[in-house]
Amino acid sequence: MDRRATEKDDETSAKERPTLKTLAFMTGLGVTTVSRALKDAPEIGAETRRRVQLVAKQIGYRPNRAGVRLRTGKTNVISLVLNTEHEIMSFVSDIIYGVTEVIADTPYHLIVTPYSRSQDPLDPVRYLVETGSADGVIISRTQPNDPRARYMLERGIPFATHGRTDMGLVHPYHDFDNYAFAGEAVRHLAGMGRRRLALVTPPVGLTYYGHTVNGFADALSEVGASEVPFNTVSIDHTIEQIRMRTAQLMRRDDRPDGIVSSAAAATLAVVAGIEDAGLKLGRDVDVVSKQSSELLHLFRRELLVVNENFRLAGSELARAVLGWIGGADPGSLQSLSTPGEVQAYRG
Amino acid sequence: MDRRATEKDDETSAKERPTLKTLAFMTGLGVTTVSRALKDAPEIGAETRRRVQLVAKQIGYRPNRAGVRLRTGKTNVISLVLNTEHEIMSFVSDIIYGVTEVIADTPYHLIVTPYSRSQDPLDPVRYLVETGSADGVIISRTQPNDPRARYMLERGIPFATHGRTDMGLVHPYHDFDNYAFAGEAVRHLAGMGRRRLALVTPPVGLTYYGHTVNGFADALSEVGASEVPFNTVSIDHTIEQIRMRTAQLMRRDDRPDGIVSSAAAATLAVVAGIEDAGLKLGRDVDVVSKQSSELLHLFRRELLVVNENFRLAGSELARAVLGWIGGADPGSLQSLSTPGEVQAYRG
DNA sequence: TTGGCAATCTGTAACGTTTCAGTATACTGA
DNA sequence: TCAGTATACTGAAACGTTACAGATTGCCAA
Repeated sequence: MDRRATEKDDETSAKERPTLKTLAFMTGLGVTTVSRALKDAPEIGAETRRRVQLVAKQIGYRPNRAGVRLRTGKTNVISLVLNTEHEIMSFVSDIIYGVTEVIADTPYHLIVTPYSRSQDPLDPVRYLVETGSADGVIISRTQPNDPRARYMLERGIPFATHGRTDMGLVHPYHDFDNYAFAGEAVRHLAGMGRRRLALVTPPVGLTYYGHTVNGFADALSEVGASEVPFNTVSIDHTIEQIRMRTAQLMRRDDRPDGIVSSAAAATLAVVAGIEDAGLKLGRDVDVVSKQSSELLHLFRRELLVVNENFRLAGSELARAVLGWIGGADPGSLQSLSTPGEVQAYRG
Repeated sequence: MDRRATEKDDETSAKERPTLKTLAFMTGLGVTTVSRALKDAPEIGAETRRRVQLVAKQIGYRPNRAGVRLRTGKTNVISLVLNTEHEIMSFVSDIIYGVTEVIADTPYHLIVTPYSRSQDPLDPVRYLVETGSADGVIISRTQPNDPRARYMLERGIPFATHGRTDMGLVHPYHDFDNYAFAGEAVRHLAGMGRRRLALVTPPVGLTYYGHTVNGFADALSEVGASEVPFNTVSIDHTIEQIRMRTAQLMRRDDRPDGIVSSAAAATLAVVAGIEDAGLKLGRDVDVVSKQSSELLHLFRRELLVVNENFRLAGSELARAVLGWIGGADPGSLQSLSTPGEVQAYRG
């Protein structure tokens, strides 16, 4: 039993959210005109346009997302697809903050779409595309031959990858130059006289695993140092596993005198393992590690660090997706972040 | 120039996403009947209902969110409102994972709504409510007299707070028992013979600041220990500030021999400060700290820790909001997480 | 036979937006 | 004068869903 009038509704009810109809009534124009005036369509008179926009601003008109979405299919949503088990901790918050920073003054919302180890990583992406839940997607844990990227490219939905692919397909990405990182790390250790180096790799299968391994290997031969294989762990392993295996490694006769680590959390475990083996950081072995927040130097001042800025990554990824949505050339929306120098502790 | 037929559209186009109309055509029923059959309305014959649901499942029908939202106002969205500057790192990812875990098998999406230091914390909440962008909201950094909670209560939108309020108003929350934590920490330190204790507090103004301070004070008088005031920092301060001020504190004659810290990141800085002052953890001073991931024992094995599970918090908060949305009594959707025992390093 | 009623099913309208296909008016050029 | 056209505006329809107000059928009691 709705007792409200049907036509004059917008006039009387000050409490309801204003719609185009409200604006039309207030300005004495048609709904269509108001709609077009708000988006600066050329066939609307300049004065009318100003008038409508003024009134709209005054009464705080905001387009109804559901209406727009139903009519046009535009969701004004960016989805960040995350693995809820593997993603490194601070990684996630920083990326999210980076993304929100960029979309803050756009009509876009950020939705977080999770998937777990048990699932096919393609599942969440398929869901998003099939249900048309987002205008753009950001994925991480990118693989050289990434089915998700291929799928989205086929379906024509804008996306950006954190990390590069290697399929001969062009799409926006942001990546940290892990080849350069590993190289710098090796050169730095070599410069300190370290000669037998081990690498704690990224997860096997991800693109930057290859970049890191190659950067490591190339620099090794460049400086004439040798590699101590340490293939039993990657940064995806648990703290306990990394710690234990590092301890094993460090108890061997042919133990490394330098270690390069691809993630801060792993580095904590590596150092624990080193100390479990009765060795001392900075004396028996040096460690260069990536980190995304300035914590490692508090942990052990002997650690050597290279910073990776995930907040920046988030911003770049958001910019890339928005750019693609906006019609820019996907090939122009690729960026690579160069690592800074290896930093020792400064008093 | 759309050349497709108007009526038989659903019959021919196998590529389009199925709608109620598609189902209606396939089953030979009316759109209304299909709609009701899918939601188990009682006035639909049992067999029809089964038939419709079968076909719907077969062709992978999924209701169009925009259609539902436009018609009913239901968004199927939960919004997590985050401060992009203050929130502790791993905190955020864990909460998000906890939330997504719970909403995974519901139609809900999670959107992240950020706000920054410069803004009124009420802004994002007001935006969500005014635009009807979410069915439920989760907020953190809860204050005793929290305008956001008051606002949402007035507007009748379901929400849950991470942390309690103290306004005499009833609403769902999840909280960690910081009163108990601080008390346990003090008792543990006292049990080790520590007598002069300092507290690194939560941010002043948040509800759990009070809980922590009270737990600390009550336990102090219970065990007959004394407090060394350390009001110049809270866990919201920067690593550098905390480190410097801890060093200052520890150089004084009346320095504490025990410290209770409310967050892991702050603890790193505290320990650095202690060592800057030339003192040794475990000998000159003991530190009990909360942590949300098992890192502190890698950092210094002398540290004493109490775990706070943010993933659990996320799950509980999500459950609470969904419960309220589902019509449950808000008063029944409150939970308090009891801290475990203070843990020393175990081999 | 008829009226009443329960059980099932259905068409229409509406949510707020944009697109399509106009209409009305005034101005232009010949 | 008149057609032609540019300018400024408008109503109706459609996106997919649900609520409302029926419609149809069969059955039972009187």
